[in-house]
Amino acid sequence: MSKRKILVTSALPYANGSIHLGHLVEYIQTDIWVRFQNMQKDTECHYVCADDTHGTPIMLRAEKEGISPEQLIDRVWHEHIADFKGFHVEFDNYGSTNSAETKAYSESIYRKLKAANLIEVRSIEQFYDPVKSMFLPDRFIKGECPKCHAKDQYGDNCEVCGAAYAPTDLINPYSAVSGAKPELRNSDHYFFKLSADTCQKFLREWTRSGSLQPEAANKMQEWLGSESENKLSDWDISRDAPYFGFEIPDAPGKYFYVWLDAPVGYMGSFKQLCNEKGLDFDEYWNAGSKTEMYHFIGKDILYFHALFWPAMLQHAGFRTPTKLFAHGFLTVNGEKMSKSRGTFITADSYLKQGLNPEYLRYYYAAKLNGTMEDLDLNLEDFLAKVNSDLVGKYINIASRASGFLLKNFDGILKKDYDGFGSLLGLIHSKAEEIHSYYELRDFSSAIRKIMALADNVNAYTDHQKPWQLAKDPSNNLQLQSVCSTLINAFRLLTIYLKPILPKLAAEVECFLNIPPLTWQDINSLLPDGRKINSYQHLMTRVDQKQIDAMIEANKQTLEPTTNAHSPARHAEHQQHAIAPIAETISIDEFSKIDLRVAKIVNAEHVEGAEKLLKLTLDIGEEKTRTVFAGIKSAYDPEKLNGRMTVMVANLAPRKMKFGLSEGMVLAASGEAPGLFILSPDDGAQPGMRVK
RNA sequence: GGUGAUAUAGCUCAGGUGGUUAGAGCGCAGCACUCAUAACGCUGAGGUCGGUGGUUCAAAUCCACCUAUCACCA
Repeated sequence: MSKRKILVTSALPYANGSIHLGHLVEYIQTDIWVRFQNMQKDTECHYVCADDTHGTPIMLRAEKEGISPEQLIDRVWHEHIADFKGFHVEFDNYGSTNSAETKAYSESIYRKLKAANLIEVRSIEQFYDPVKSMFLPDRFIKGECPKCHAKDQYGDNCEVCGAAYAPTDLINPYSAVSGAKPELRNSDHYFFKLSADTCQKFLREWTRSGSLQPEAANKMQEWLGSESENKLSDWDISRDAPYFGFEIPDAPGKYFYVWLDAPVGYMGSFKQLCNEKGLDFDEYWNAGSKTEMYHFIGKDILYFHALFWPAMLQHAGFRTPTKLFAHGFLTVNGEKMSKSRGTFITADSYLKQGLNPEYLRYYYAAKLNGTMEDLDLNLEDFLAKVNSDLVGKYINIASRASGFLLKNFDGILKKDYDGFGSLLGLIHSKAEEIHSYYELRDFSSAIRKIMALADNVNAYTDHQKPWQLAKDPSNNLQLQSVCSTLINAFRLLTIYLKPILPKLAAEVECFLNIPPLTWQDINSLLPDGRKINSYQHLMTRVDQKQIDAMIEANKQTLEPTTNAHSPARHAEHQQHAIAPIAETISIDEFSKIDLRVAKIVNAEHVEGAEKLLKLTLDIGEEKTRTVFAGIKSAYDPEKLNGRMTVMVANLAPRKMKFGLSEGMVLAASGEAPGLFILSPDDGAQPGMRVK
């Protein structure tokens, strides 16, 4: 029998911020799966990860802190390692993309792609910050949305109307780094020719080979388009100096885009593990490898992992991933994580509160099902589930049984009369089913099953009434047998829960005086005469106060919210200062804008529009005005009826898909989600001028 | 704007190929127990299965449209 050999990765966290509970969904999910695999005989599963360290945001952040990028990523690396350790996420190797190994594989892949004629140099025109002397990534350019004219929108899409566009479409663009007006400059960029037939053909096949979850495969289909319409375009893999990253071979001043070397970090990190443990790198990475390789990722980075990455590997002569396991995002109390609400919870703050990391592992496991659905951390539910399931049902079993055993029998177990009889046989009989839930990453089904078994054990206890048996010494044999059955049941359940609760399982092993439990141990029971150690309560309940304190500690009302969702991956997505104040204007220029108090006489949904509400405004004219406002996300039309607000009355009418918009309603918005229309103080009348 | 996913009891979720009074856990109410960090057991109340229309003898389950939430559009 040959061993099943598996290489598993989690996505690389960006070395620009702290690990938070959103990140942990993925690391905990992966860690559980890896621990499960390693409990199997004949399975060898390696788990590697690394910090993703390159790109403009890291460079700028280090500069801001007055340190070198290397110093920054070294510090963050240590923080990340500590956070993961705190949650019992156990990598076999945790590296950095800024390593000799990653550099070597990046270069070698690049050279092979070049040799295969898949690299092309093209001149592109791009915004350049003349003050900082650097080209600006899209997210570092802001300006007015060309579509809805909202101010201070990013260079890739508008957060107000949702339009997507190129940074060059922005009106009055400015650099988010220096505030300077960017200029267009030409520069040579290196492209990976994803549009080449060979890539397209390969990806079309790979998509259908079962490497993706069905939802993800659908998404791929969308990206690829039909056979006739090749939707793939070439991928820009270079960035100009100054850039923190690896210089492209034979291309001075050109660097690999961070997303080129990020996944290569999986190889780099694994190579380090090979060096340390004497594993054969090629056995895992050569084309045609018999080993399995899985990438756990968030659905936000499916694009990179399902298109670029396999295409790169394939054409550089490496194996492609066996499967991608994409998961959804984390919400807290049903909403996006929010700094102002205190639900942007860092790993560190959770641990500092003294909350047991295994609570969170258990809760996530209870919710994870192997699909791309989002997962909600409902704090009330968290408290209830942990307290009733873990402490009330599972831990309670050991607690109920051990007292009698220790007091009456010196902790000595009596072998259960009928071995795998009704109760233990029932628990044992679910092994295969639970095994397959774990394998399919349907941890929630596994837990449902395990907790149903714990219910059976507690009901059994209630039936046997050991506390009554204990009253009459003539029942001693039965009492000892019942309690021994309970301890055995507890041991079996612990095997099932071990991938999720590794530390607790270790304590149980200590309590029961046994070597580390493996999956196979489900087929055996504790031998007659085994002595258990004195019982100390294995897990305490969560206190609401701890949760409240954690939320309080995470409330940051002043700091702008970064990307609200979990991963905030590399994509140069973060780090924008508050938008600089716009250019000075004269009073004359200002008075060109005719602002009027308007009464919303009617507000309604617009059929087919995702972001617009249709407002009917009274500004004292004979006829009311119709204005389409992109505020649907923030306002229920019914609540707007009769409300006073402020509109731009002399804005040129604009024809929209749903009709003519005769003006614009003013609304405030910032980095944080939310949109707020203005209201005049009481007494203002429709038509009054605002100046 | 396009595409995809989701919408089932107060909360978190199950509900292959449509078929008797729609399920679980938690929470809640009542009863009971007292071994267990008030945990455990029994009983019960709670749902027009997001909305509207359609297909069908029959729909939470299929179709269309709508609404809401989330994501992706490099």
